[in-house]
Amino acid sequence: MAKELAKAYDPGEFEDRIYNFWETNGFFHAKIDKNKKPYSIMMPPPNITGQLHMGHALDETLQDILIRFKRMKGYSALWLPGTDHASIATEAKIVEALRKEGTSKEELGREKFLERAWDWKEKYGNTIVGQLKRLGSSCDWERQRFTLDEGCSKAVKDVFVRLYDKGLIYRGERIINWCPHCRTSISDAEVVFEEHDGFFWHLRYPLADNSGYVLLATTRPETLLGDTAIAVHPDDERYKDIIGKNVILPLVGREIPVVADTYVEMDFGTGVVKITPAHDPNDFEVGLRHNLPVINVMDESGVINENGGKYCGLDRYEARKEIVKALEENGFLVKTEPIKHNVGSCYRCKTIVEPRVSKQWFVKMKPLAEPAIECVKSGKTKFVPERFDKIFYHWMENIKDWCISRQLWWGHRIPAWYCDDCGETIVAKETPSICPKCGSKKLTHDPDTLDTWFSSALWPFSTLGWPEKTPELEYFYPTDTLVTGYDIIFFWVARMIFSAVEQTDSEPFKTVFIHGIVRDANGIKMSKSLNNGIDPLAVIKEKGADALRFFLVTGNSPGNDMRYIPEKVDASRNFANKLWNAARFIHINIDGHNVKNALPSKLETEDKWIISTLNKVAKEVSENIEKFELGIAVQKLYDFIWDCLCDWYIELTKSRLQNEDESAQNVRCVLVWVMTETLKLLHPFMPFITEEIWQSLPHEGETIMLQSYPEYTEKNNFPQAEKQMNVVMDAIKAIRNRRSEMNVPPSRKAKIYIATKDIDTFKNGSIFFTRLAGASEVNIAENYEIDGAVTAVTTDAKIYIPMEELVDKEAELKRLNKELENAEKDLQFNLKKLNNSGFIAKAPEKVVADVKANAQKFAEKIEMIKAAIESLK
RNA sequence: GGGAGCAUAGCUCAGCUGGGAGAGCAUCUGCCUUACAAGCAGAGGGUCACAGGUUCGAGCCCUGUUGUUCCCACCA
Repeated sequence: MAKELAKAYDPGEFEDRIYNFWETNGFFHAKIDKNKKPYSIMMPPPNITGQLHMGHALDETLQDILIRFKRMKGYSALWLPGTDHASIATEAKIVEALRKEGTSKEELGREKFLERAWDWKEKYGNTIVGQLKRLGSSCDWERQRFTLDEGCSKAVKDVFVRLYDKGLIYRGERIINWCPHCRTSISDAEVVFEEHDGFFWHLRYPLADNSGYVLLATTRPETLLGDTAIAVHPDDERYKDIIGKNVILPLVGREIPVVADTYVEMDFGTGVVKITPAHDPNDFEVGLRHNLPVINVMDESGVINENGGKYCGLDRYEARKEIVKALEENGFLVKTEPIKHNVGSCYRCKTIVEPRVSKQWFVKMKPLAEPAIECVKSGKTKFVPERFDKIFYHWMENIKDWCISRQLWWGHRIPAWYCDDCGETIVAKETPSICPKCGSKKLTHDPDTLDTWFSSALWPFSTLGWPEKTPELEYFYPTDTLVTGYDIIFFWVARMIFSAVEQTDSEPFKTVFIHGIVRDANGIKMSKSLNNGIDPLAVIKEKGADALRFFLVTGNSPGNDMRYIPEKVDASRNFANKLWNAARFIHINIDGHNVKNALPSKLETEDKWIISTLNKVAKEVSENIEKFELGIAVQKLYDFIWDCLCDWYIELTKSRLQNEDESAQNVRCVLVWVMTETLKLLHPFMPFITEEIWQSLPHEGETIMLQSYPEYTEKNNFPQAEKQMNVVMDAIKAIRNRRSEMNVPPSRKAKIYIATKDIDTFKNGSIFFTRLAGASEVNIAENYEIDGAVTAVTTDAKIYIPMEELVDKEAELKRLNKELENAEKDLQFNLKKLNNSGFIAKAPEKVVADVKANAQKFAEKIEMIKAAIESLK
């Protein structure tokens, strides 16, 4: 039944094989099972344009750990995967490909373009899926979804129509962020602001009545082509008498009014602002208040249009140069001042965004924001770590309407039609055939598509069949945990929350588990342009997926960034290797011995110790995972496996394994059992190696991933054995320490004499001193009087190692006195507390008892050291 | 302008509800002790940024300061 375990740890040899084994057996599939509790995670859908990067690797690893854990805990655990059509990103790639072929999307036409896009999606859209598998992601591929598939599209239309009918979606001529490169509108969230070097051009606008001129400054002189007013503060004494007058727009010659508006800050610059309603969001508002005309002076590529007069046809920055030149030549330019200012650019292509008035579709946000805020305030949805709820609230409370229409073809087409005859707008799930108002059959479908995030906002429920009341929706929704980076809270998390609350009257998920980003070794964000990215697949190939996964959770805490440090991945790989070799040790000792994977009835102290320790670890690891403290959980497993199991327990078993008796057979069983339980505990973190080893050991069942996760049980709790082993291990450490200090090679064995009150404990463990502390003979009694011996003192024993030739009496005395000093300090520290009446009165009982016990221990230790000093003299 | 994070060993970071500070790597010493040299045994190394406060007790809680990173806003 058990498979053989290879000699050397070579993850490349088995990781793919194991993944195929899991997948072909359907172990990832989550069934609707009324006898089980559901647990669900919706995978943040990676873009179909995407390649797996370290950020994904982290995100997927965290999800896989949670889902594997819950699955083993007995939940019907659904991890639903999928991909996002990523409208802008994908369209840009295809447009670029067409450009290289010497054609364009306009030339191709909409229909052909979409065919092309779907072909592209079929060809490349699943690249990332294959990459996710390399990581070990245990998602339910049978339920894989795509934001543009039939079901999601249906949900999108449904939501659009619902919101429109409720008056929460409207179409209007508004100022929006326009990307001249992508040639589409983008939402506020898609604009990133960065500080740029720029100029402040101080200009003079002559008053129309020839009574002088007004000074103002601008960073964007080309927009003056669209100026329709200048504004001053109503209380500004300096400009009281020009309010209502007209000024002549330089170069253009148009007469525009001076308006008064409190938006203007008197203290800033000259206190006068030029107003360009078509190309500045604030100016747009001012324009509305004063009924100013809106003159759009740029086309969709950022080129000055016919409203720009002789500048028509110039790119906005060429126009800027020309206009500055002309202003200077005509005496309008007073001075040019270099400044740093923030400029917004498109988050996809980095092109500087042009605010522009155009007709777009919007979601009215205020009515949606309030219930979403309540959803988090009431605790229905919790952020981990908690501090992210503040960020969420702040964004939600200050949110503006969401521009959702995009002048793109790849995406969900807006379900709106316009009557060519009467202009009526028809919003419907199905294509209408006639205008309900005038009966005309000439209807034009809105050419625009929806923001990608409009469909991903519905992901938690659209993937389960909503708006149909499917059994899946009934069973798995609301989902349990959303795992994502803090960089995507606004784009996605917030929108999922308000969409779910509005559409399903429920929170989309109970917990949002937030992680940070993976930076390079120098703490710099990984990016294509810096070429400092680390390819997770290359790491997997070289060091194994388990090592990468383990690295990604080790020393990481929720919400915090981390760095990719190659040496740390090596450390994780070494850990896997350590585990592998421990398994090999077990094999060497059990193969051919017909060992059962069950604890024997007779357990030695060291057996009880490892079982009891493991029992505690199981309890704590579960608790840590439940609290999303994965870094802590993994650290405990690491320490248990390396220190307790490998460095101590396996060493402790070696003497017993030399014999062919019942004790040897018993210890074989304990080894197998402990290893198996350990593998289960580690499985969510390192799925491949744990499966490979588990398969090689005596086991029942098909796969480790469907075994139940170890739980704390009182019958495996052996506090007495733990205490006894700790006493013995302390003594062994003390002896090793003394030998090392005196440069005694391990080959040089020596008799030891242990003076202790706890004779039984030491008798029980005496064999370990032979193997682990270089003892040739172990003597135990309450007291010894030995001259010329090296001594090691613990809180429980005084150990003599007669090695007269090595003893430098002087040095030994010095060392003992030093140790005495330390022990006295320790005693004082504890006594000080005990003498503090506040401490006795207010500290918890257990703490007081511990301090008392410590004081006692140190007092005894002092006595033993003193005796050692005496005997040396 | 508003908000948040971080500051702990040489480096990178943990430290869960407050009970005398930990890991990995690096450094030093000794070991091929037949699972593992990707290893074993040992050692050195920290006024937990600074200043106050709360508490019997503070790396942890509160206030302030400094440094640093990020997010939001976008005064033309």
